[in-house]
This record gives sequence, C-alpha cells and structure tokens, in this order.
Amino acid sequence: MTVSRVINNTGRISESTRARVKQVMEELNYVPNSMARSLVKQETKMLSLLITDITNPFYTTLARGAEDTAMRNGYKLLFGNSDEDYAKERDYVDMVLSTRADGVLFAPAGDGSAEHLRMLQRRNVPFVILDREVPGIEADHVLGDSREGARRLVEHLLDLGHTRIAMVGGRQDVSTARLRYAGYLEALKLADIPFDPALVHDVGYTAVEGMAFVDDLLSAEAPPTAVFAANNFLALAVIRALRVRDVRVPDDLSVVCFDDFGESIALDPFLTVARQPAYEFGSLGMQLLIERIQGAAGAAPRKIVLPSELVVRQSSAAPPGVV
Amino acid sequence: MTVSRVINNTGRISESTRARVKQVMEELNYVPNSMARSLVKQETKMLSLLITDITNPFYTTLARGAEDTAMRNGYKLLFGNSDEDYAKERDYVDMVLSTRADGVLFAPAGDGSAEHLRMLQRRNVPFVILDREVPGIEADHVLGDSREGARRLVEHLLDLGHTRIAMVGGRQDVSTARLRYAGYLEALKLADIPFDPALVHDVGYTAVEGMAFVDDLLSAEAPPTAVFAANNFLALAVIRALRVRDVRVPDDLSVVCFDDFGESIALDPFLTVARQPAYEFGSLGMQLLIERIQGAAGAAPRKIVLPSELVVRQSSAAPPGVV
DNA sequence: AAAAAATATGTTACCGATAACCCTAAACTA
DNA sequence: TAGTTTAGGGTTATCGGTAACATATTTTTT
Repeated sequence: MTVSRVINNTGRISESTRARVKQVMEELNYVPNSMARSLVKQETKMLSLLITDITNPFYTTLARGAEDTAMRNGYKLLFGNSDEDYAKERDYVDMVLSTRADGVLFAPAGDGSAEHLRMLQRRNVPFVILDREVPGIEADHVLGDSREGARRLVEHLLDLGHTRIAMVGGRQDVSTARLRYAGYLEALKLADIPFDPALVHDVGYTAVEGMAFVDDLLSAEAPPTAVFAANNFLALAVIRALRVRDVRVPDDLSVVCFDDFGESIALDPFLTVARQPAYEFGSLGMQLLIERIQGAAGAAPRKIVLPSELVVRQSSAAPPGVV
Repeated sequence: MTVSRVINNTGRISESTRARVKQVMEELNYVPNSMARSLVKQETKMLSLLITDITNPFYTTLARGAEDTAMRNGYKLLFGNSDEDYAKERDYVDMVLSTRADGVLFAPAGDGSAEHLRMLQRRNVPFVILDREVPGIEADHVLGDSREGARRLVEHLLDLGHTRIAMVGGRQDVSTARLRYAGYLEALKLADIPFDPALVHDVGYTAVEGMAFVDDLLSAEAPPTAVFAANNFLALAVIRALRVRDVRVPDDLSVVCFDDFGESIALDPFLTVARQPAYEFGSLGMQLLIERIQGAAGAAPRKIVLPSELVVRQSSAAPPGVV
C-alpha cells in the first residue's frame, strides 16, 4: 500500500520512506503491473485503433494523428488491421473486448461492421467511427466529403473536355464507395452527360488484381477518355493495367482518384487526386473519443465532415484530339 | 470455475451444462477479461513490436510480416513507434514492462538503446533485435547485410564510371549507418579510389531537413558525380535538395540508396536501391521470438543476416561526359 | 452389495494492485 | 494534563479469472 501511495503520489508519505521505497524500486527494477491496476480500477488507459489497410498511406498517416493525440492525453494506442475483412474485424473486436480497451477508433470494413459495432455498444465500449458510415449505427463520426470530392474530381475532368468518364468503384457495401459513386452521377447529371452503366465497374478498394474489365472499357465502341478511381490503390492498379496495354496517361486517358499518397514517399506526385486530411482524421477522431470517454461529450452523436482538396497534377489532361 | 472450464475446454463438463453456460454467455454478451486471466497465468499472449519510423515503408512492411506471424501463432501484436528518439523508446519499454508483454521485437534507435534492452533483460522479457545491432547486447538478431549491400551499391556506381562518390549517412551511433559507411570505404579501397572526407556527411536517418551541405558538395572544387544515401528517406531528401538547385538526376548526378519504397505505392520506381526483404525481417524475427518464448530455442543467441538485392533503376547512370 | 473408480461440479486461495477503513504516535488544543 | 488532531502508515477486501483440491453423484468392478 505504501508503495502504491508513492507511485501514485496519493495520501501522506514521509519524505524518508518515499525515498526508501524509490530506492528499493530501483534496486529491484520494479515496474508496476498495469493489469493488476486495471483490474481494480476498471480502466486500462489503452485505446484501440482499427484500420482496414495498414499498407495504405491514408491509414498510416491517420494512425499517426491518432497516436500523437492519444499519447498527449496519457493513453496508449493499440493498432489493428482488418484487411477489409469482416472475419478479421470480428476477431479484433473480440480482442478489444477482452483486453478492456477504454475506447476504440473504428474504421469499419463496411456495412457488415454494424454487427461488430453493436457488440461494442452492448458492452458500453465508447467508439468513434472513422471514414465510413455504417447504416443503423449511431455514433460519433469523422468522415470525408466523399460525394462532394468525387463530384469535384469528375467536374475537373468535364472541365478538361472529357465526356466519356469511366468509374472504378469500391465495394458497394462501403459508404464511401456509394457516396463517391453518387458524386460521380451527380457531376454527370449537372453537366447533362448521359450515364452509361457500361463505364462503371466496382471492385474492392484493395483489388489490385481483377483489372480485366479494362479491356472491355478500351475495346468498347465509344471508349472512355478518363477514369475516376474511387481510391488511390485502385488508381494505381488502373494505371498499371493501362501501361501493360500501352495506353499512356494522361495522353490517351486521364486518371484521377480519391486519396493522395504519402508526401514523404512520393518523389514525383503524378496523380490528380482529392486529397483527404488523413492526419486530422486520426487526431480529431481521437479527440472525440477521449472526450466521450471522459464524459466531456453530450449524449448526441457528433459528426465531423472534413473537406478534401482537389490537387491537380499530370495524370489528368484534355482528352486526345482536344486542345 | 465451471464457466472457466467451458471457455478453456479443460476438465470434464457435461454437454448439458456446457450448453447452458454457452447460452448464458451469449445472453449476457460475456467476454472473458484477459487481464484477470493474464494476472494469474503470468502470460499475456501479447507481443510488442517497436519500430523507429512508422512512416517508412521498410518498417510498415516489416510490421506486416511480424503481425502475420504473430497472428498465426495465437499472439496479439502491439505496435510502437520510437521516432528514432531514445526518450520515446524508454517510455515504450516502460509500457511494455507494465503491460507484461510476453516478448518484444525491438528495432533499436541506436547504440543508446542498450540501456533499454538491459531493462528488458533484467525483467526476463525475451526479445529479438531487428535491423540494428547494439554493442554490448547479446540477443537473437535479424539483420541486413549493410556493409555488403553498401559495397555493392558503390561498386555499381564505380562500374558506371563514377570516381567522386559522396555519401550521406545516418547517425554514427546506429550500427547500420556505421556498416554502410564501412561498405562505402571498402568499395573505394578495392577500387583504389582515394577517400575524401569532404564527400561524407552524416545526418539522421529521418533528417529530411538539414540538406544544406548539398551546397558545399556542389560548389566544391571537384564535386561528386554520384551520391550514396544510407537509406531511402535520405535519398529522397537529397534528390529534393538537388531539384531545388536545378541539378538533374541522373543526368548531372546519380543517386543510389539502401532500402526500397513500398512496391504497392510507387508507380514509377526511380531509385537504384539495395532492397532489403522487409517482410522477412518481421516474420523471421517474430518466429525467433516465439521460439524463444516457448523455450524452443537454445541458449545461444542466433543471428540471421538477410541479403539485400541490388535493384538498378534510372537514378544511376554514367557520370556526365562519359559514354 | 460394498468398494473402487470415474464423472461432474463446487471451494478456496491466489495473481498484484487499490479503495476504504483502521491504527499508532506525535503535535496541538483547551 | 487530558482530549483532540494530524501525520504516517498498516489491514482487509476486491477486481475476474484459474490452479489445486474437495465434494457429490453416478457407474463400474469384485
């Protein structure tokens, strides 16, 4: 008990015993057992961040934002990676529940994550949802302006003179994929361009393979002159697929996408993108989470929508034949 | 107790009570408290991975390798990021000790990490050191062939006809930085090129700023025609600094470096690099760690040295004036 | 049918910390 | 001087599991 008082600076301790305790702690390399403490305090000072793709710079940057903010508030952060896979996500939720994290920053794999989020709700584990909304779940959110951003990207292509614009989208059980699709449609509608379903292909956000449809696009009667990819990895996959087929970007075909790549890594940023403030996704989300844990937040769920920024680079240009 | 037996499938339980317990568990959304379990079992099934730069693709790829292997063996993995900072590293070690991780995969910030590793040793926490050796610490290691790889990179430059080759190195309290420097010297020596200390500059591995010395290099009497950077981020920093000064790579100056960038991210890999098998660093390290934890390893420390692969790309070419 | 063995479940103590309460000696008050 | 504070520190119970042992049923053996 006396030791506990010294460690936590609580109660009254004479300077002499305090010193003695500290010295013995030093001698024995004593480190308090945080599990024992958590067991009685019913609080772990551990938070958890679940992302869907640890190789995507959007998420690693987000992770840094979350970690920095957690650290500053005296929390440790546990990372997890669901790989866009509901089964892994479920395992991760089990783990979070059994380790009794004080809260979770949750980037859901998709609409099917509702079940997992409800598990958290039932156990009263506070959480904040990042990046993707999940129908049926009321909670704090930090989101991007997927619809708006998509519209702006497509409008950028329209402004350049494109009229046949293909879209490569994510799985339709992911809210951002739906909204980006909606933004795409909206831009076409506003410009009075007829919608051609043959130009739209949905693959997973990480589907680097499965680019066979590119052949269909290219060999179509009226092939597209531009492609809007719903995220950064899809754009890369498309560009690689085009290169294999000797299609030049942007000379033959323009490509734009959502999400940038890490600035620290890219030497020659090439893609025209809607850049999302990834770091802020993490730091703001963490802030909301900590407020909620500490009871500083009202009952009503809060929703933060972060604007994206249109960054025009070389991958988008006027369609062939147009000056 | 009966519940415990059902959960762990130990002892004898009648099918009827087993079913009853399971049903009630379901109803109550019961999840066992892993802290309580760890407290009595003196085992957490949690491992810890400390890396020095979470934004570097070398480490994130390594992290995946470690995570996959941990997962397959029934362990959870906690990530930490020291930012090449001894103070943060120390905090992290404290955290590891207090959370009672069963073991640690440790990428040390430098020679000063010895103190932290000794803390782990004193508490009998098994660990495996990744990427960098720490003088005075005996332990399992997974390392790259820094010296060898550096020599090959420099020899590649020599083969192209370069004789004035600058080196931008990491902090000299990091073993890989020393070895890469040694490899550089060795290559020069083998080729009978006199060593010019004016061509060598040491900055931190993450020192993206502090590229002022580039001016000195360029304005020198006999400026270098090639630069060997001790890691990927240094190479990027150098190239950026060169661009600002209108020096073209590789036309005016060749640049090569250790460590590749994530293949998934780079659209047009440009740099000539010594690529290290980052994923294997993580997976092999994890394997060593788990063997040690489970007592399957002999007392003697094991040391795995993974070869790097010379990947020649566009950033290296013959010096100006040479065909 | 009594003893032995097997099966199914219950008890107790403990892991290492902390909350809540208790105790002792010195210092202070009336 | 007796009574009351106060400082300093000790005790006990508890968090939620599990090891080790104990008990109560059946089933099997002789």
